[in-house]
Amino acid sequence: MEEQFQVDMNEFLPLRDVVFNTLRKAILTGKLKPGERLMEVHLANQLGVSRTPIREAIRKLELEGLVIMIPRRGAEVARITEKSLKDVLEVRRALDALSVELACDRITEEDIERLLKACQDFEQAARGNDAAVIAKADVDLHDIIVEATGNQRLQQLVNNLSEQMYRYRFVYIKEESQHDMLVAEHREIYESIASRDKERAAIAARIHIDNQEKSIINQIRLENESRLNKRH
Amino acid sequence: MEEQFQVDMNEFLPLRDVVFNTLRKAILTGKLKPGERLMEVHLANQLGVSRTPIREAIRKLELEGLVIMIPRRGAEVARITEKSLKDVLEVRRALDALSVELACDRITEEDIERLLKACQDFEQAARGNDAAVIAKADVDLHDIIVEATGNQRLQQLVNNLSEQMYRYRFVYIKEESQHDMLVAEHREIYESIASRDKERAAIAARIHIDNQEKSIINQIRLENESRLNKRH
DNA sequence: TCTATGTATTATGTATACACCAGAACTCGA
DNA sequence: TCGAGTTCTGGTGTATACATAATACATAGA
Repeated sequence: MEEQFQVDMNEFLPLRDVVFNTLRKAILTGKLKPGERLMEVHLANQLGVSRTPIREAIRKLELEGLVIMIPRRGAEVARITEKSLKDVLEVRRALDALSVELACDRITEEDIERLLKACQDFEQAARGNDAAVIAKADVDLHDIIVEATGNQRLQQLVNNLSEQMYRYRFVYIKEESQHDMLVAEHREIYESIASRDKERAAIAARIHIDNQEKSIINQIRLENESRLNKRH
Repeated sequence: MEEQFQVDMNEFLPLRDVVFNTLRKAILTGKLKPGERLMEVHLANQLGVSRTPIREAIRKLELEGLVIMIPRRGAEVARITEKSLKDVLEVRRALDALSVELACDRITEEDIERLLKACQDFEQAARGNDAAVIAKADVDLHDIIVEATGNQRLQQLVNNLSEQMYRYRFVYIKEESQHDMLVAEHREIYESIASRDKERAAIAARIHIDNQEKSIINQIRLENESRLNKRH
Protein backbone atom coordinates (compact mmCIF):
# COMPACT_ATOMS: atom_id res chain seq x y z
CA MET A 1 0.00 0.00 0.00
CA GLU A 2 1.68 3.19 1.24
CA GLU A 3 0.15 5.44 -1.36
CA GLN A 4 2.56 8.28 -1.91
CA PHE A 5 0.88 11.61 -2.51
CA GLN A 6 3.47 14.08 -3.51
CA VAL A 7 3.87 17.62 -2.31
CA ASP A 8 3.84 18.84 -5.87
CA MET A 9 3.40 22.54 -5.20
CA ASN A 10 6.76 24.20 -5.10
CA GLU A 11 4.97 27.43 -4.29
CA PHE A 12 6.33 29.59 -1.56
CA LEU A 13 3.66 29.09 1.05
CA PRO A 14 3.69 28.26 4.73
CA LEU A 15 3.99 24.51 5.09
CA ARG A 16 0.60 24.33 6.76
CA ASP A 17 -1.00 25.61 3.56
CA VAL A 18 1.00 23.26 1.39
CA VAL A 19 -0.08 20.38 3.60
CA PHE A 20 -3.65 21.64 3.62
CA ASN A 21 -3.80 21.75 -0.16
CA THR A 22 -2.10 18.39 -0.49
CA LEU A 23 -4.43 16.65 1.91
CA ARG A 24 -7.48 18.31 0.47
CA LYS A 25 -6.57 17.21 -3.01
CA ALA A 26 -5.89 13.71 -1.76
CA ILE A 27 -9.33 13.55 -0.20
CA LEU A 28 -11.16 15.03 -3.16
CA THR A 29 -9.50 12.75 -5.68
CA GLY A 30 -10.15 9.74 -3.50
CA LYS A 31 -6.55 8.90 -2.67
CA LEU A 32 -7.63 9.25 0.93
CA LYS A 33 -10.84 7.33 1.25
CA PRO A 34 -13.85 8.10 3.47
CA GLY A 35 -13.33 6.72 6.94
CA GLU A 36 -9.58 6.50 6.55
CA ARG A 37 -7.66 7.76 9.55
CA LEU A 38 -5.25 10.65 9.24
CA MET A 39 -2.38 9.90 11.57
CA GLU A 40 -0.11 12.78 12.25
CA VAL A 41 3.28 11.14 12.54
CA HIS A 42 2.55 9.03 9.53
CA LEU A 43 1.58 11.99 7.38
CA ALA A 44 4.49 13.98 8.76
CA ASN A 45 6.96 11.33 7.67
CA GLN A 46 5.28 10.91 4.33
CA LEU A 47 5.35 14.62 3.56
CA GLY A 48 8.70 15.23 5.18
CA VAL A 49 7.55 17.83 7.67
CA SER A 50 6.90 17.91 11.40
CA ARG A 51 3.58 17.31 13.09
CA THR A 52 2.89 21.00 13.65
CA PRO A 53 1.95 21.97 10.08
CA ILE A 54 0.01 18.72 9.74
CA ARG A 55 -2.09 19.53 12.76
CA GLU A 56 -2.80 23.05 11.60
CA ALA A 57 -3.84 21.78 8.19
CA ILE A 58 -6.17 19.27 9.82
CA ARG A 59 -7.80 22.06 11.82
CA LYS A 60 -8.74 23.74 8.56
CA LEU A 61 -9.93 20.54 6.92
CA GLU A 62 -12.04 20.02 10.02
CA LEU A 63 -13.84 23.31 9.65
CA GLU A 64 -14.26 22.70 5.94
CA GLY A 65 -16.06 19.47 6.69
CA LEU A 66 -13.65 17.23 4.82
CA VAL A 67 -12.46 15.44 7.95
CA ILE A 68 -14.15 14.80 11.24
CA MET A 69 -12.40 14.80 14.57
CA ILE A 70 -12.80 12.07 17.13
CA PRO A 71 -11.51 13.29 20.49
CA ARG A 72 -8.26 11.69 21.54
CA ARG A 73 -8.39 9.55 18.46
CA GLY A 74 -7.56 12.00 15.72
CA ALA A 75 -8.99 12.86 12.37
CA GLU A 76 -10.57 10.69 9.74
CA VAL A 77 -11.82 11.47 6.27
CA ALA A 78 -15.49 12.44 6.47
CA ARG A 79 -17.87 9.79 5.28
CA ILE A 80 -20.43 10.91 2.75
CA THR A 81 -23.91 9.72 3.53
CA GLU A 82 -26.93 10.11 1.33
CA LYS A 83 -28.38 12.49 3.88
CA SER A 84 -25.29 14.69 4.06
CA LEU A 85 -25.12 14.87 0.29
CA LYS A 86 -28.77 15.80 0.02
CA ASP A 87 -28.17 18.52 2.58
CA VAL A 88 -25.27 19.88 0.58
CA LEU A 89 -27.19 19.82 -2.67
CA GLU A 90 -30.20 21.48 -1.13
CA VAL A 91 -28.02 24.42 -0.19
CA ARG A 92 -26.17 24.39 -3.46
CA ARG A 93 -29.39 24.50 -5.41
CA ALA A 94 -30.28 27.73 -3.67
CA LEU A 95 -26.84 29.24 -4.06
CA ASP A 96 -26.46 28.25 -7.69
CA ALA A 97 -29.83 29.81 -8.41
CA LEU A 98 -28.67 32.94 -6.60
CA SER A 99 -25.44 32.90 -8.59
CA VAL A 100 -27.07 32.87 -11.97
CA GLU A 101 -29.58 35.50 -10.92
CA LEU A 102 -26.84 37.82 -9.75
CA ALA A 103 -24.84 37.01 -12.86
CA CYS A 104 -27.79 38.09 -14.99
CA ASP A 105 -27.65 41.48 -13.35
CA ARG A 106 -23.93 41.98 -13.20
CA ILE A 107 -22.12 40.04 -15.87
CA THR A 108 -20.18 42.13 -18.37
CA GLU A 109 -20.55 41.70 -22.10
CA GLU A 110 -16.95 40.58 -22.07
CA ASP A 111 -17.68 37.77 -19.62
CA ILE A 112 -20.70 36.72 -21.62
CA GLU A 113 -18.24 36.10 -24.44
CA ARG A 114 -16.04 34.07 -22.12
CA LEU A 115 -19.06 32.12 -20.95
CA LEU A 116 -20.00 31.27 -24.52
CA LYS A 117 -16.45 30.14 -25.15
CA ALA A 118 -16.53 27.99 -22.01
CA CYS A 119 -19.81 26.49 -23.15
CA GLN A 120 -18.34 25.58 -26.51
CA ASP A 121 -15.23 24.18 -24.87
CA PHE A 122 -17.41 21.99 -22.73
CA GLU A 123 -19.30 20.73 -25.74
CA GLN A 124 -16.06 19.83 -27.41
CA ALA A 125 -14.76 18.12 -24.28
CA ALA A 126 -18.01 16.17 -24.03
CA ARG A 127 -17.51 14.86 -27.54
CA GLY A 128 -14.25 13.36 -26.39
CA ASN A 129 -14.18 10.94 -23.51
CA ASP A 130 -11.52 12.12 -21.11
CA ALA A 131 -13.33 12.54 -17.80
CA ALA A 132 -10.64 14.82 -16.43
CA VAL A 133 -10.91 17.17 -19.40
CA ILE A 134 -14.68 17.25 -19.17
CA ALA A 135 -14.57 17.89 -15.44
CA LYS A 136 -12.18 20.78 -15.92
CA ALA A 137 -14.33 22.32 -18.65
CA ASP A 138 -17.31 22.03 -16.33
CA VAL A 139 -15.49 23.72 -13.47
CA ASP A 140 -14.25 26.50 -15.73
CA LEU A 141 -17.75 27.24 -16.93
CA HIS A 142 -19.23 27.43 -13.48
CA ASP A 143 -16.32 29.50 -12.22
CA ILE A 144 -17.05 32.18 -14.77
CA ILE A 145 -20.60 32.41 -13.51
CA VAL A 146 -19.84 32.73 -9.81
CA GLU A 147 -17.06 35.17 -10.54
CA ALA A 148 -19.52 37.27 -12.50
CA THR A 149 -21.62 37.69 -9.36
CA GLY A 150 -18.85 39.80 -7.86
CA ASN A 151 -19.66 38.25 -4.50
CA GLN A 152 -16.56 36.75 -2.97
CA ARG A 153 -18.33 35.13 -0.07
CA LEU A 154 -20.73 33.42 -2.43
CA GLN A 155 -17.81 32.25 -4.51
CA GLN A 156 -16.11 30.75 -1.50
CA LEU A 157 -19.23 28.97 -0.31
CA VAL A 158 -20.17 27.54 -3.68
CA ASN A 159 -16.66 26.26 -4.18
CA ASN A 160 -16.67 24.64 -0.77
CA LEU A 161 -20.02 22.98 -1.39
CA SER A 162 -18.91 21.73 -4.79
CA GLU A 163 -15.92 20.16 -3.11
CA GLN A 164 -18.10 18.02 -0.93
CA MET A 165 -19.37 16.15 -3.96
CA TYR A 166 -16.20 16.19 -5.96
CA ARG A 167 -15.61 12.57 -5.19
CA TYR A 168 -18.77 11.73 -7.10
CA ARG A 169 -18.24 13.99 -10.07
CA PHE A 170 -16.97 11.19 -12.23
CA VAL A 171 -20.35 9.53 -11.95
CA TYR A 172 -22.35 11.86 -14.07
CA ILE A 173 -19.36 12.75 -16.17
CA LYS A 174 -18.41 9.22 -17.05
CA GLU A 175 -21.84 8.24 -18.24
CA GLU A 176 -21.83 9.16 -21.89
CA SER A 177 -25.60 9.03 -22.02
CA GLN A 178 -25.63 12.08 -19.76
CA HIS A 179 -23.34 14.16 -21.93
CA ASP A 180 -26.01 15.45 -24.25
CA MET A 181 -28.15 16.46 -21.34
CA LEU A 182 -25.26 18.27 -19.64
CA VAL A 183 -24.48 20.12 -22.85
CA ALA A 184 -28.10 21.13 -23.24
CA GLU A 185 -28.35 22.28 -19.63
CA HIS A 186 -25.22 24.38 -19.91
CA ARG A 187 -26.47 25.85 -23.13
CA GLU A 188 -29.75 26.79 -21.48
CA ILE A 189 -27.93 28.42 -18.58
CA TYR A 190 -25.70 30.33 -20.94
CA GLU A 191 -28.56 31.60 -23.05
CA SER A 192 -30.65 32.73 -20.11
CA ILE A 193 -27.71 34.61 -18.60
CA ALA A 194 -26.77 36.13 -21.95
CA SER A 195 -30.31 37.39 -22.33
CA ARG A 196 -30.27 38.42 -18.66
CA ASP A 197 -33.42 36.47 -17.93
CA LYS A 198 -33.16 35.82 -14.20
CA GLU A 199 -36.18 33.60 -13.81
CA ARG A 200 -35.23 31.33 -16.64
CA ALA A 201 -31.64 31.16 -15.44
CA ALA A 202 -32.66 30.21 -11.92
CA ILE A 203 -34.89 27.45 -13.17
CA ALA A 204 -32.15 26.12 -15.42
CA ALA A 205 -29.65 26.14 -12.57
CA ARG A 206 -32.02 24.23 -10.32
CA ILE A 207 -32.69 21.62 -12.96
CA HIS A 208 -28.96 21.25 -13.48
CA ILE A 209 -28.52 20.41 -9.80
CA ASP A 210 -31.56 18.16 -9.74
CA ASN A 211 -30.12 15.99 -12.46
CA GLN A 212 -26.73 15.78 -10.83
CA GLU A 213 -28.42 14.82 -7.60
CA LYS A 214 -30.22 11.96 -9.26
CA SER A 215 -27.03 10.56 -10.79
CA ILE A 216 -25.04 10.86 -7.62
CA ILE A 217 -27.66 9.43 -5.30
CA ASN A 218 -28.04 6.51 -7.67
CA GLN A 219 -24.33 5.94 -7.55
CA ILE A 220 -24.20 6.04 -3.77
CA ARG A 221 -27.01 3.51 -3.55
CA LEU A 222 -25.21 1.23 -5.97
CA GLU A 223 -22.04 1.46 -3.92
CA ASN A 224 -23.88 0.72 -0.72
CA GLU A 225 -25.62 -2.27 -2.25
CA SER A 226 -22.43 -3.74 -3.60
CA ARG A 227 -20.82 -3.23 -0.23
CA LEU A 228 -23.68 -5.00 1.47
CA ASN A 229 -23.49 -7.86 -1.01
CA LYS A 230 -19.80 -8.27 -0.45
CA ARG A 231 -20.47 -8.79 3.22
CA HIS A 232 -22.22 -12.12 2.55
CA MET B 1 -5.60 48.24 29.09
CA GLU B 2 -4.91 44.51 29.08
CA GLU B 3 -8.51 43.45 28.68
CA GLN B 4 -8.88 40.13 30.41
CA PHE B 5 -11.24 37.74 28.64
CA GLN B 6 -11.75 34.76 30.85
CA VAL B 7 -11.74 31.14 29.84
CA ASP B 8 -15.11 30.71 31.46
CA MET B 9 -15.99 27.35 29.99
CA ASN B 10 -15.02 24.69 32.45
CA GLU B 11 -16.12 22.18 29.84
CA PHE B 12 -13.91 19.26 29.15
CA LEU B 13 -12.74 20.14 25.68
CA PRO B 14 -9.36 20.20 23.98
CA LEU B 15 -7.69 23.49 24.77
CA ARG B 16 -7.74 24.45 21.10
CA ASP B 17 -11.53 24.41 21.16
CA VAL B 18 -11.70 26.33 24.40
CA VAL B 19 -9.36 28.92 22.92
CA PHE B 20 -11.32 28.93 19.68
CA ASN B 21 -14.59 29.60 21.48
CA THR B 22 -13.02 32.20 23.70
CA LEU B 23 -11.44 34.12 20.86
CA ARG B 24 -14.53 33.88 18.71
CA LYS B 25 -16.69 35.25 21.46
CA ALA B 26 -14.19 38.03 22.09
CA ILE B 27 -14.32 39.01 18.43
CA LEU B 28 -18.09 38.81 18.12
CA THR B 29 -18.72 40.85 21.23
CA GLY B 30 -16.19 43.43 20.18
CA LYS B 31 -13.65 42.85 22.94
CA LEU B 32 -11.23 42.20 20.13
CA LYS B 33 -11.70 44.97 17.63
CA PRO B 34 -11.40 44.85 13.84
CA GLY B 35 -7.82 45.30 12.78
CA GLU B 36 -6.45 44.32 16.17
CA ARG B 37 -3.51 41.95 16.02
CA LEU B 38 -3.66 38.53 17.59
CA MET B 39 -0.21 37.81 18.96
CA GLU B 40 0.39 34.26 19.94
CA VAL B 41 2.64 34.61 22.96
CA HIS B 42 0.49 37.39 24.30
CA LEU B 43 -2.71 35.37 24.01
CA ALA B 44 -0.94 32.31 25.34
CA ASN B 45 0.09 34.15 28.50
CA GLN B 46 -3.30 35.73 28.89
CA LEU B 47 -5.15 32.44 28.60
CA GLY B 48 -2.52 30.45 30.45
CA VAL B 49 -1.78 27.97 27.69
CA SER B 50 1.03 27.42 25.23
CA ARG B 51 1.21 28.74 21.70
CA THR B 52 0.14 25.45 20.13
CA PRO B 53 -3.58 25.54 21.00
CA ILE B 54 -3.63 29.25 20.18
CA ARG B 55 -2.28 28.61 16.71
CA GLU B 56 -4.73 25.83 16.03
CA ALA B 57 -7.62 28.01 17.14
CA ILE B 58 -6.43 30.77 14.85
CA ARG B 59 -6.40 28.37 11.90
CA LYS B 60 -10.09 27.73 12.47
CA LEU B 61 -10.93 31.39 12.92
CA GLU B 62 -9.07 32.00 9.69
CA LEU B 63 -11.25 29.61 7.70
CA GLU B 64 -14.33 31.02 9.37
CA GLY B 65 -13.40 34.45 8.12
CA LEU B 66 -13.19 36.09 11.53
CA VAL B 67 -9.47 36.74 11.28
CA ILE B 68 -7.23 37.27 8.31
CA MET B 69 -3.66 36.09 8.06
CA ILE B 70 -0.81 38.29 6.97
CA PRO B 71 2.17 36.12 6.05
CA ARG B 72 5.01 36.33 8.55
CA ARG B 73 3.06 38.90 10.48
CA GLY B 74 0.35 36.83 12.07
CA ALA B 75 -3.39 37.16 12.42
CA GLU B 76 -5.59 40.17 12.88
CA VAL B 77 -9.29 40.52 13.46
CA ALA B 78 -11.03 40.80 10.08
CA ARG B 79 -12.21 44.24 9.18
CA ILE B 80 -15.80 44.49 8.08
CA THR B 81 -16.29 46.57 4.99
CA GLU B 82 -19.57 47.62 3.50
CA LYS B 83 -18.87 45.41 0.51
CA SER B 84 -18.08 42.32 2.58
CA LEU B 85 -21.22 42.82 4.62
CA LYS B 86 -23.35 43.22 1.53
CA ASP B 87 -21.86 40.01 0.19
CA VAL B 88 -22.68 38.18 3.38
CA LEU B 89 -26.23 39.49 3.46
CA GLU B 90 -26.82 38.65 -0.18
CA VAL B 91 -26.05 35.04 0.59
CA ARG B 92 -27.96 35.07 3.84
CA ARG B 93 -31.03 36.40 2.13
CA ALA B 94 -31.04 33.38 -0.15
CA LEU B 95 -30.35 30.93 2.66
CA ASP B 96 -32.89 32.42 5.03
CA ALA B 97 -35.48 32.21 2.29
CA LEU B 98 -34.50 28.60 1.72
CA SER B 99 -34.72 27.94 5.44
CA VAL B 100 -38.26 29.17 5.84
CA GLU B 101 -39.35 27.36 2.69
CA LEU B 102 -37.95 24.09 3.95
CA ALA B 103 -39.39 24.77 7.36
CA CYS B 104 -42.83 25.13 5.79
CA ASP B 105 -42.51 21.64 4.39
CA ARG B 106 -40.91 19.92 7.35
CA ILE B 107 -41.71 21.62 10.61
CA THR B 108 -43.64 19.53 13.11
CA GLU B 109 -46.78 20.75 14.83
CA GLU B 110 -44.79 20.60 18.02
CA ASP B 111 -42.14 22.95 16.69
CA ILE B 112 -44.79 25.30 15.40
CA GLU B 113 -45.85 25.60 19.02
CA ARG B 114 -42.27 26.32 20.04
CA LEU B 115 -42.00 28.89 17.30
CA LEU B 116 -45.11 30.66 18.52
CA LYS B 117 -43.70 30.65 22.03
CA ALA B 118 -40.41 32.08 20.77
CA CYS B 119 -42.31 34.75 18.91
CA GLN B 120 -44.16 35.74 22.03
CA ASP B 121 -40.97 35.70 24.06
CA PHE B 122 -39.42 38.04 21.55
CA GLU B 123 -42.37 40.40 21.79
CA GLN B 124 -42.02 40.48 25.52
CA ALA B 125 -38.28 41.04 25.32
CA ALA B 126 -38.86 43.86 22.85
CA ARG B 127 -41.15 45.56 25.34
CA GLY B 128 -38.27 45.65 27.77
CA ASN B 129 -35.02 47.32 26.81
CA ASP B 130 -32.24 44.90 27.57
CA ALA B 131 -30.41 44.50 24.25
CA ALA B 132 -28.81 41.22 25.35
CA VAL B 133 -32.19 39.71 26.21
CA ILE B 134 -33.69 40.84 22.92
CA ALA B 135 -30.72 39.50 20.96
CA LYS B 136 -31.03 36.14 22.66
CA ALA B 137 -34.76 35.94 21.96
CA ASP B 138 -34.04 36.77 18.34
CA VAL B 139 -31.40 34.05 18.04
CA ASP B 140 -33.67 31.49 19.71
CA LEU B 141 -36.44 32.20 17.28
CA HIS B 142 -34.27 31.87 14.22
CA ASP B 143 -32.64 28.75 15.59
CA ILE B 144 -35.96 27.01 15.78
CA ILE B 145 -36.55 27.73 12.12
CA VAL B 146 -33.22 26.48 10.79
CA GLU B 147 -33.43 23.44 13.03
CA ALA B 148 -36.84 22.70 11.58
CA THR B 149 -35.27 22.40 8.12
CA GLY B 150 -33.50 19.26 9.27
CA ASN B 151 -30.55 20.32 7.16
CA GLN B 152 -27.41 20.40 9.25
CA ARG B 153 -25.23 21.92 6.58
CA LEU B 154 -27.69 24.75 6.12
CA GLN B 155 -27.76 25.26 9.86
CA GLN B 156 -24.00 25.51 10.02
CA LEU B 157 -23.78 27.96 7.14
CA VAL B 158 -26.54 30.23 8.36
CA ASN B 159 -24.99 30.35 11.80
CA ASN B 160 -21.61 31.21 10.35
CA LEU B 161 -23.04 33.97 8.19
CA SER B 162 -24.99 35.39 11.11
CA GLU B 163 -21.77 35.54 13.06
CA GLN B 164 -20.20 37.82 10.52
CA MET B 165 -22.68 40.54 11.37
CA TYR B 166 -22.97 39.80 15.05
CA ARG B 167 -20.88 42.79 15.84
CA TYR B 168 -23.58 44.99 14.37
CA ARG B 169 -26.57 43.29 15.89
CA PHE B 170 -26.90 45.82 18.62
CA VAL B 171 -27.57 48.45 15.99
CA TYR B 172 -30.99 47.36 14.93
CA ILE B 173 -31.75 45.95 18.33
CA LYS B 174 -30.90 49.07 20.29
CA GLU B 175 -33.08 51.33 18.21
CA GLU B 176 -36.43 51.18 19.92
CA SER B 177 -38.15 52.56 16.87
CA GLN B 178 -37.29 49.33 15.09
CA HIS B 179 -38.79 47.07 17.71
CA ASP B 180 -42.32 47.21 16.41
CA MET B 181 -41.15 46.44 12.93
CA LEU B 182 -39.09 43.49 14.11
CA VAL B 183 -42.01 42.12 16.06
CA ALA B 184 -44.28 42.46 13.05
CA GLU B 185 -41.74 40.79 10.76
CA HIS B 186 -41.30 37.88 13.11
CA ARG B 187 -45.03 37.56 13.44
CA GLU B 188 -45.39 37.47 9.67
CA ILE B 189 -42.70 34.81 9.38
CA TYR B 190 -44.32 32.74 12.09
CA GLU B 191 -47.76 32.92 10.54
CA SER B 192 -46.60 32.02 7.08
CA ILE B 193 -44.66 29.02 8.38
CA ALA B 194 -47.54 27.94 10.61
CA SER B 195 -49.84 28.00 7.60
CA ARG B 196 -47.08 26.33 5.55
CA ASP B 197 -47.22 29.04 2.91
CA LYS B 198 -43.78 28.85 1.33
CA GLU B 199 -44.05 31.82 -0.96
CA ARG B 200 -45.25 34.16 1.72
CA ALA B 201 -42.60 32.92 4.13
CA ALA B 202 -39.80 33.45 1.64
CA ILE B 203 -40.92 36.98 0.95
CA ALA B 204 -41.15 37.72 4.67
CA ALA B 205 -37.67 36.34 5.28
CA ARG B 206 -36.20 38.46 2.50
CA ILE B 207 -37.85 41.60 3.81
CA HIS B 208 -36.52 40.80 7.26
CA ILE B 209 -32.98 40.73 5.92
CA ASP B 210 -33.53 43.81 3.78
CA ASN B 211 -34.43 45.85 6.81
CA GLN B 212 -31.51 44.62 8.84
CA GLU B 213 -29.24 45.45 5.95
CA LYS B 214 -30.47 49.01 5.88
CA SER B 215 -29.88 49.52 9.59
CA ILE B 216 -26.47 47.99 9.57
CA ILE B 217 -25.21 49.73 6.46
CA ASN B 218 -26.38 53.01 7.94
CA GLN B 219 -24.47 52.26 11.09
CA ILE B 220 -21.28 51.41 9.22
CA ARG B 221 -21.49 54.66 7.28
CA LEU B 222 -21.97 56.60 10.48
CA GLU B 223 -18.96 54.95 12.03
CA ASN B 224 -16.85 55.63 9.01
CA GLU B 225 -17.88 59.27 8.94
CA SER B 226 -17.16 59.79 12.61
CA ARG B 227 -13.82 58.13 12.15
CA LEU B 228 -13.01 60.39 9.25
CA ASN B 229 -14.06 63.43 11.26
CA LYS B 230 -11.86 62.43 14.16
CA ARG B 231 -8.86 62.44 11.89
CA HIS B 232 -9.11 66.19 11.39
C1' DT C 1 -14.41 -20.68 26.86
C1' DC C 2 -15.49 -16.32 28.20
C1' DT C 3 -14.76 -12.33 30.92
C1' DA C 4 -12.15 -9.09 33.29
C1' DT C 5 -8.16 -6.81 34.57
C1' DG C 6 -3.54 -5.18 33.91
C1' DT C 7 0.10 -3.76 30.95
C1' DA C 8 2.27 -2.12 26.83
C1' DT C 9 1.97 0.43 22.84
C1' DT C 10 0.48 4.07 20.07
C1' DA C 11 -1.25 8.47 18.86
C1' DT C 12 -2.97 12.66 20.32
C1' DG C 13 -2.64 16.92 23.37
C1' DT C 14 0.38 20.31 24.96
C1' DA C 15 4.62 22.69 25.90
C1' DT C 16 8.98 24.33 24.63
C1' DA C 17 13.10 25.25 21.83
C1' DC C 18 15.24 26.87 17.77
C1' DA C 19 15.41 29.17 13.13
C1' DC C 20 14.42 32.87 10.41
C1' DC C 21 12.19 36.79 8.57
C1' DA C 22 10.34 41.58 8.95
C1' DG C 23 10.02 45.81 10.66
C1' DA C 24 11.83 49.35 13.90
C1' DA C 25 15.41 51.85 15.53
C1' DC C 26 19.81 53.47 15.06
C1' DT C 27 24.08 55.01 12.93
C1' DC C 28 26.81 57.15 9.66
C1' DG C 29 27.48 59.93 5.72
C1' DA C 30 26.09 63.67 2.61
C1' DT D 1 18.17 67.48 8.25
C1' DC D 2 17.53 63.73 5.44
C1' DG D 3 18.46 59.26 3.52
C1' DA D 4 20.60 54.80 2.97
C1' DG D 5 22.48 51.04 5.06
C1' DT D 6 22.90 48.16 9.24
C1' DT D 7 21.87 46.13 13.50
C1' DC D 8 18.63 44.54 16.71
C1' DT D 9 14.45 43.02 18.53
C1' DG D 10 10.12 40.78 18.43
C1' DG D 11 7.25 37.83 16.23
C1' DT D 12 5.91 33.93 13.37
C1' DG D 13 7.23 29.25 11.25
C1' DT D 14 8.74 24.81 12.30
C1' DA D 15 10.59 21.01 14.86
C1' DT D 16 10.90 18.29 18.84
C1' DA D 17 10.10 16.66 23.53
C1' DC D 18 7.12 15.30 27.15
C1' DA D 19 2.49 14.03 29.22
C1' DT D 20 -1.63 11.47 28.93
C1' DA D 21 -5.51 9.08 27.25
C1' DA D 22 -7.18 5.20 24.46
C1' DT D 23 -6.72 0.94 22.39
C1' DA D 24 -5.06 -3.66 21.83
C1' DC D 25 -3.27 -7.57 23.62
C1' DA D 26 -2.19 -10.90 26.89
C1' DT D 27 -2.94 -13.30 30.96
C1' DA D 28 -5.37 -14.96 34.93
C1' DG D 29 -9.54 -16.37 37.04
C1' DA D 30 -14.25 -18.30 37.02
